[in-house]
Amino acid sequence: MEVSWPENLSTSRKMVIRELMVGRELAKQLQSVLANTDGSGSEKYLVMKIVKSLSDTLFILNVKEGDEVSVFSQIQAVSSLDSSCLDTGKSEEYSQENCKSTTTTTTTTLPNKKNRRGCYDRRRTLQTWKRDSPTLINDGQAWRKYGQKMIHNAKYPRHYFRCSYKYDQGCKATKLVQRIQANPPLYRTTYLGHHTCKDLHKHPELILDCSGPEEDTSMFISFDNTNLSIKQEQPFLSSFSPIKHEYKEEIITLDMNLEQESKVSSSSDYFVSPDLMEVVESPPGLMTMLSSTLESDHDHDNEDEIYGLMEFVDFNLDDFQFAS
DNA sequence: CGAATTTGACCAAC
DNA sequence: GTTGGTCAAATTCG
Repeated sequence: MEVSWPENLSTSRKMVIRELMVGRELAKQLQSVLANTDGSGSEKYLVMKIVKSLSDTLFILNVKEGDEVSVFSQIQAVSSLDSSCLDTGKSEEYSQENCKSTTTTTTTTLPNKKNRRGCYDRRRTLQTWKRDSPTLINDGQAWRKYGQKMIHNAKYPRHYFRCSYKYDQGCKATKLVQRIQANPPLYRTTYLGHHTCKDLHKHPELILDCSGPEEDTSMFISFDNTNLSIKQEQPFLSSFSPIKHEYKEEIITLDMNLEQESKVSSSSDYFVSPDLMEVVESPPGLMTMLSSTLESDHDHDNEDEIYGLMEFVDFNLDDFQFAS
């Protein structure tokens, strides 16, 4: 898949994207500062809008493979999950051209199919996006594993999760988690659909309508707070009670499976990798990481790692911001 | 004992 | 015929 940008345009495009990202990260830092103040909501709202605007702009630019600054893995309306993408990392980005409209209507909940085991539409019209991370990341949502499968040409099995409130609240969010690299460990999480559930166990302020796609890029996470908790003995697990439990389960079970998948790494590696600590230990490191990523002269074979870091930055942890 | 996970079967898409 | 996503019975866990 070649990017057909003219070279000069591509260069300027990269610069634009870079500036947008810097601006967004600065806005996020400002948001972080404001989050710890008692000020009226208006400035917080404005900063949130700024972040959202920048995120949306970056999303519109939808950086594709071949672009060194490719950082966003928000993919819209992907028609299918190409396993080769997950397995080889060759086609990292689900591009818009993959978003062929299908005559298929959405999928697993069609009434006439409801009672038919295994019935679903492989081609999805749900919005999907993916995140790579050196660790198993907590997105703060309650997930329940419902399947695991070895994927053709993949070293590691794919784990299937659905929202715990699928039946309670009809939430259709699902995600797939697959290890894509052993050393350093790298996991790809592919989210399908948005949570329509409201997790009543969350802090009341946490009850956000996450049904729209924009929240995923715009909701803010205070990394300062997150850092504090991640530095604890049980990273990611220190702040949410019910969710914590469920995600803990997920991490442990997935971790055990992954341990079987590769005996190279110890299980603790999955919880706190050096990569992650490097990221989380230095809040200003956000920018460090950003610039180092942008300036990276890695070729595209390492795009997965670049993804992971950048996606960590962009991670939608609207739940984490109340972690402290 | 209820809830969560595992795992083989099912089946539409390819 | 193969593949991948989902289901649900069996199993495990707390």
